[in-house]
This record gives sequence, structure tokens and C-alpha cells, in this order.
Amino acid sequence: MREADRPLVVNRIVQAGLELLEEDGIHAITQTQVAKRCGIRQSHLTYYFPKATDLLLAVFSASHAKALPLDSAVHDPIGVLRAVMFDPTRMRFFLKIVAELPDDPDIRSTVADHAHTWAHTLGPFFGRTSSDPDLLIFVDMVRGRAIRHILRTEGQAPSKAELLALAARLSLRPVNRG
Amino acid sequence: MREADRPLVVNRIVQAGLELLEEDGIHAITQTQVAKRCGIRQSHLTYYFPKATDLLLAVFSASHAKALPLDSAVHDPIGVLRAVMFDPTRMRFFLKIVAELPDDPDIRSTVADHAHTWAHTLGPFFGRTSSDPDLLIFVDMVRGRAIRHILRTEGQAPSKAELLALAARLSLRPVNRG
DNA sequence: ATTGCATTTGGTACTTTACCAAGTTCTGTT
DNA sequence: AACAGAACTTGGTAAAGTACCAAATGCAAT
Repeated sequence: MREADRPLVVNRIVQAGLELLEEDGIHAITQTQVAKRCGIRQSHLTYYFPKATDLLLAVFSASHAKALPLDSAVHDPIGVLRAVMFDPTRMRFFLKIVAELPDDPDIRSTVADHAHTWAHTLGPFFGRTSSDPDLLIFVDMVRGRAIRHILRTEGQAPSKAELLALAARLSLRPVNRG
Repeated sequence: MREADRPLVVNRIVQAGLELLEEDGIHAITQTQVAKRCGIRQSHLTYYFPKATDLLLAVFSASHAKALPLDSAVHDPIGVLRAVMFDPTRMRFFLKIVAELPDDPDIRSTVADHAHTWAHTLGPFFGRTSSDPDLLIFVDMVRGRAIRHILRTEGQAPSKAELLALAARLSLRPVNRG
């Protein structure tokens, strides 16, 4: 179902989920609370999102899309990567979804595709093709680093310069784009 | 409370949690099911583990300890790392805990310490001090890679050789120990 | 014996999810 | 317009789970 074809109520549902996510965190994204916020019945929510995970996934997708405005991602991919990966709420959300992911391969590849989006965004920046495995390793590295960040919130998130230094460890260096 | 000082019930509780984890996965670790398995009341469980996360954390700790029998970890740290990180059940468990971690700094540092355990295990193997930041980066990298593994279960987990190759990207090379 | 503490029970209020059966609204067709 | 069928919406419910609380029990030191 393309976004444009979706019933309005689905958009309202996802929007409510986004708001709850930003205001109260992951735990607020429940059928009960989302339904209350957009004025429909909880049972109606399971009509569009039969499993609780389906709703989570939809909100996650929307959140991801919102965080990746294409122009800024192209202009400053490291900045966007940093903003998305080291936002604890967003990262926790991602981890929760990965942790609870049902075995359905469709659902899994939906999330996996989001991961590959990074390779497409970073490829041109580092002068690599988006299938370059080093890009995936770099993303792995940053994700792992972000988890460490969640565990030790006292410290600052790595700066863009530090992230570039990490990339350099894998011989990934920004190319001059003019 | 040291493990030795713990009431026997607590050991039984954690043990039941471990069994459920291995048999039915993360979702089985609930007060209700654990209580049923070790023949106590659910309300009694909240006496020892006031929050549901506390129980999760205890089972996670036990599971981690069980997976790191010291001798084999020293003898073959990469093998142990591989076994622990690329076991989907275990990794999901870890991610779930990180995702749901309450803000209590004590609890967070408990989990963070488990991460640092890896640095201590890997340090001698790579001829580095356990505070060497490269070790942490390597662990980050492997963790990130493991997440990717969860998302694409078709593929095999990286072999030990591949993990060593990853380490080499960070100039981490095993030292000869004789 | 009694006091104080840890343990254990039983009960309850609340939240969340996944159903279902029954309505209602919308749509295209005749 | 009238109809049939699909899409949508409601209300209700059963099951599982969490976090409380008040009361009972056991146990140890005074």
C-alpha cells in the first residue's frame, strides 16, 4: 500500500505514534495510547495493524523517513548519520524492533533495507559504490558505537570528526565533490 | 548481594529464567511464566525483582556468565566472541535489555560493564592493554555486524577468520603466546 | 515469649494485545 | 434509486502480564 493510497486514518495513526514517540518514548507506542490519541477504538487499530509489531514498524519507518530529508542527507551524510544513530530514543526504538522482530522474512527485510539505505547515502560521500562492503562495516561500527553511547549517557556522542576518524580506520575518506 | 549469599529461591528463579530463555526465547521470561516454572507466586517474584527489568537483567547476567567459561574464553576469545555475539537469541536478549533499560545509572553500568568484559578478554589476545580504545571499537564493530546478522538470517555468521580480518582492519593482530 | 525481620501468600487494579460478532459507511453496478 | 459487496468501525471479551498491598508465616536474636 503506497503512502498516498493509505486511508487517512492510517496516516493519523502513524502521526499519533510519532508524537507519542517524541513525547514519551518507545513505551508510549501501544495500541491503547495511540488509539486514544487519534480518537479511534483500540480494536480498530488491530484492523490496520494486526500485530503490535506492525504498528511499531510503521512508526519506525515514518520516523526514519522523517529523519532523512534527502537534501540534507546528501549534503551532510555524516551529520545525519550522527544525528540519527546517537539519538538515544531513536536508537532504542531500532534496537527494540530488531530484538522483537518476528521471524517473518518480509518484515525483517523491511528493517534490513533501512540499514542498506545508509550505504546508498554514504557511498557517494566516500567515493564508493553503494554495494561496497566497507560501507556496511562502517555502519556496523557506528551502530555498535551508538549502543555503547546509550549505555554511558554521561559522555558526549562522538563528533563528526571522530566519526570520520573511525571511517578512516577502514580507509574510507570523503572525496572532494565540486 | 553476592551470588553465594542469595536466598536459594533467587537461584531457582534465575535458573528457571535461563531454561525458559533457552527453550522459548526472550518473550518467555515473564514473571508469570518464571513463577510457574519454579513453583512460586508471581507476586513473590516482584519481591525479589521489583521491576520486570530487574528479572531480565538477572537472567541476562547469568546467561552471560554461563557463556564465558573463563578457560575457554582465554584460550579462544574470538571463538567465544563469535559464539556469544552471533547467537541470535542471546543477541536479541542483549538488545532488548539495552532498548528497555531504565534510566537508573546503576543498572546501565551493570550492562556496560559486561561490555567492558570483552576488552579484558581480548586485550591479552591482541597484545593490548584492556583499556585500549581499539578493543572497544572492535567490539562495537562485531556487535554492529551481529545486528546485521539478525536481520539477514539466511547468511552464515562470519567465521573466526573473518572476525580476525575485521580486527586486522583496526590493526589488531593476535600475538603469539607460548 | 516476644519482638523484629525476611519471606510468602492471596488478592486486586490496571495495562496491553488479539480476537470476534455485529453494525455502519462507502463503492460500483444495474 | 436500489442493491450487493467490500471496507471500515464499534463494542465486547479473554488471556497474559505488571505492580501494588495487606495479611500470614517462618525464623532468629533478645
